[in-house]
Amino acid sequence: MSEQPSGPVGGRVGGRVSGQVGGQVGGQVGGQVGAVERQRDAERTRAEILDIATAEFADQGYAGARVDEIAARTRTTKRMIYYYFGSKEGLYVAALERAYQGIRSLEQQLDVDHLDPARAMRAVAELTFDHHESHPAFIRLVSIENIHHADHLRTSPMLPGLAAPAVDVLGGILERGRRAGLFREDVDALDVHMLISAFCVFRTANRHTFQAIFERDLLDPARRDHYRRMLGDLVLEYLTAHVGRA
Amino acid sequence: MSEQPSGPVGGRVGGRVSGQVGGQVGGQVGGQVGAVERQRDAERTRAEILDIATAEFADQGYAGARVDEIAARTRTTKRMIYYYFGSKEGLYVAALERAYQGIRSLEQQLDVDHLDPARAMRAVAELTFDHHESHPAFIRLVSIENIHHADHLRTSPMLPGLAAPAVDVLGGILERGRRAGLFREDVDALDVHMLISAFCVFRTANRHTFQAIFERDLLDPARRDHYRRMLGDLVLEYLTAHVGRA
DNA sequence: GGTACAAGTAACTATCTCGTACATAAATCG
DNA sequence: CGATTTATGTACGAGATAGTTACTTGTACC
Repeated sequence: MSEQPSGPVGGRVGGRVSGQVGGQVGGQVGGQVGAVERQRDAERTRAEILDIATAEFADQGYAGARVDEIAARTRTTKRMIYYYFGSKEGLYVAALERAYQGIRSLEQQLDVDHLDPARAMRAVAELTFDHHESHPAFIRLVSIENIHHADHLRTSPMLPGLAAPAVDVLGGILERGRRAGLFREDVDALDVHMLISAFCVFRTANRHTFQAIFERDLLDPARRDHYRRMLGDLVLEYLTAHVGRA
Repeated sequence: MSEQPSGPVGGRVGGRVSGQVGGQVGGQVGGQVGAVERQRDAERTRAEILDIATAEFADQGYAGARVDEIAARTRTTKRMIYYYFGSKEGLYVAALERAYQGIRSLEQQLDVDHLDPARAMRAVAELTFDHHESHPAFIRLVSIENIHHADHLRTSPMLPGLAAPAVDVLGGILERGRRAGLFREDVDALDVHMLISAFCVFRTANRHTFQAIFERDLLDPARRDHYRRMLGDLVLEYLTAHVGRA
């Protein structure tokens, strides 16, 4: 039933958006002096909902997050969440996909062909490190998605595009390094990606229990450079060890 | 009121087992050996609840887990959960603490003093690896606890005892290795522990998203030895690299 | 300026979920 | 053996919570 306002649930807001609204709020003559400043800015409303939802899901888990709470924190209402995203699950998936988009675009823009294999490898490791450092909510969302067996990610249309960037870049570097006789042969690109991710993810995902037990904050800025270098050393020492022998 | 149990005949037969009346048990001589396996066994009931709860929390998250569902999966009832654990939170904390007890006792029983530093280090890494491999629910519970900022762990009376075992063992090995001129100086025991944990935790905690994206199961038994060796190599190559130079 | 429609509001509901009052049966003890 | 303690079961309710609906308000386009 339900006429269902045929809202933009499915995907992006249809081209509509009345792009010419131009400037932000202010400009609008509108005549209404009112502080109402209500405007038709679908994109912005959508983005704001996603921001809050990301934070809320990351902080409370999927089941723990409350739609009412998310709505309350935005400048819009619950009705709009359902208008744009259809359901709590739809909202969660949208937040998750946006998070993955971030790292994907990051990897794609990486160009390390001009660096020698060792430097290139370190560059990839450090770029990953920096991204994780600056996007903690992404890591936390991934943790949550794992708790739910990646069921949502599996049905995402963006899934097929996620693997290539990371693997391609690392695979290329590995290949060059091996040809130069620098890198060991018994690991592939996915193994290296796993290693780098594991190190970076742990700092964020297990920060709290680690700090509670050992009284050391893995994200303390004062220790940041230490860990950054540690990761680079780690990967390189491992890859360049015993080459030709084993 | 209503149906007035009127004897054990009332509801289900299966789990009942109340004394001798329950069909199947009847044969046995009154209250004698065997037969009546589960009458009043507090310890066993408690343990069973904890087992189910651990699995359920690990699988659904704290908020996602349902007390009714946990109760339904045990052979007892929800009333017993509240009888023994007081609340959903109490149950969760009990499960979490029991999980930590496992790894703690493991670390304590480790004796590597008779091994040279390199072998000792590898032994620790592999022991951790094996424990993580065989206790996935523990890792998942820790992930969940991190989502909730380790708030429960922080209030646990067992918290103060969790740090020492891991740090002491690793610290001792590191010290010996340095004296022997084998290990680098710019990392401490906690860093090494972090590295080992990160590697082991990732395989379990991020198994599902990793598999969804890259189509590789990190826990595939066929790859188990590869990762086990990789971890050992990783730690040792890193620790023994550039000693004396850098 | 008028109208179609998007944006926003708020109250509502069906359902779920934690927790508990009440009841009982087995062990323990005097 | 009867009384007390310990353990177990049953039924239900108070409060949340996801999702809906009827309705209002503002905007954009003609």
